[in-house]
Amino acid sequence: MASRSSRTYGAGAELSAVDGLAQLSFLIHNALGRRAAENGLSLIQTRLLGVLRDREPTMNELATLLELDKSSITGLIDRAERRGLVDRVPSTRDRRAVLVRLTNDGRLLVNRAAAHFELDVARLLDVLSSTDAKALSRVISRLLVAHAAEQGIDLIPDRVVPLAGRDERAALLT
Amino acid sequence: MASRSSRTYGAGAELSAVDGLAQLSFLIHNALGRRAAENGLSLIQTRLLGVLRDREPTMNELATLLELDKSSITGLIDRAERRGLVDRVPSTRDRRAVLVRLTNDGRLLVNRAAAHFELDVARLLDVLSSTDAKALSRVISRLLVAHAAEQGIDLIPDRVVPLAGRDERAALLT
DNA sequence: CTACTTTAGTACGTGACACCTACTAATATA
DNA sequence: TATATTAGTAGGTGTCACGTACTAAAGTAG
Repeated sequence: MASRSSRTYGAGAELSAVDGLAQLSFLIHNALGRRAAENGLSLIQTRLLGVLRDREPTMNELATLLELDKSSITGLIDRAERRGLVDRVPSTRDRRAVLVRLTNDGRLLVNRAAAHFELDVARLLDVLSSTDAKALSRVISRLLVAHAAEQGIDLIPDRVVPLAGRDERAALLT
Repeated sequence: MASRSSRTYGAGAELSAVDGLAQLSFLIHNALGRRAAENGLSLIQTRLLGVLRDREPTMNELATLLELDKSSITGLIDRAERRGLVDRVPSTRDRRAVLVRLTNDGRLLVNRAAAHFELDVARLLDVLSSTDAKALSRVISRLLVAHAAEQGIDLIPDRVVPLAGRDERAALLT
């Protein structure tokens, strides 16, 4: 993943920001995918369940949240529902709409996968000094917050009514 | 992507390392996927072509590099070869093996997608101060290098003979 | 209150992926 | 030389993502 022809990778080598971010992204993605697979989930399903940990969105809102076509959501929810991980609940406010809700089984599963994933991240950060780890968290936070603000509602869909008291940590996979 | 029910996102909010890394990873992944799609490529194909920018690996080495089953590589290369992006070249050292080589078309395409992606990263980093951006690059580099070293050859396959003089920057998508 | 338009969701067909299990051919090893 | 290992492919299955076409419900214009 980190090889380069015209450069060696001694302890002092430094990757460009582009390379570093791309490789880091694959690393995290693979870790997440591996944990998902260990729990019998695909990555997108894990992300779906993660999103549902603190929301009860309509199919359409899910499409927005996951950046997928609404027709993709139908199949995704079909499979998750067939496995008893989510429920389809008819909306009372709009009889066209369908709300998607995590079942207890689904919640257990996503919590387990998330806990495993947290171990991966902890192990990954373990190679860093405490100072570096803190700096990484801090700078990434700044980046994400600034980016979210720049995109407006894109990353923080506050029109989706949050459900209070569902889970302590919920943003993990959204 | 960055919403949370029980917490607000004021300018001072800080995400946990886990949340931050997961969200950052999705952000980068989506940017890469979007640029890939703009150039008529899937994300995995882009990654494949990126890997091939400075290597001429066997099918089997590709499976290791991309962390895919070797049977998945067959189809991946089939489709890329059908589109004229890569060539299958019989190996002279091992008559069982097949080397995969980027065609000129493939190189043009991946270079274009990579250039676009670099713009995304640059724009993303633009919200950071120069100090923060440098810190981010540095810490991510340390993390990846340490992780690669920990995994042994996993991330730095030096048994793959590098091809000199192919491209200046090549590690982007590996 | 009727027509028209928009919106939510599904059904269906297509293609890309990714895996597993054979299987063939070539290589390595006993 | 006989056996085991390795490289790659073929074929089957399931997931996922998209586009198009369709139904039902809501919203809007007159």
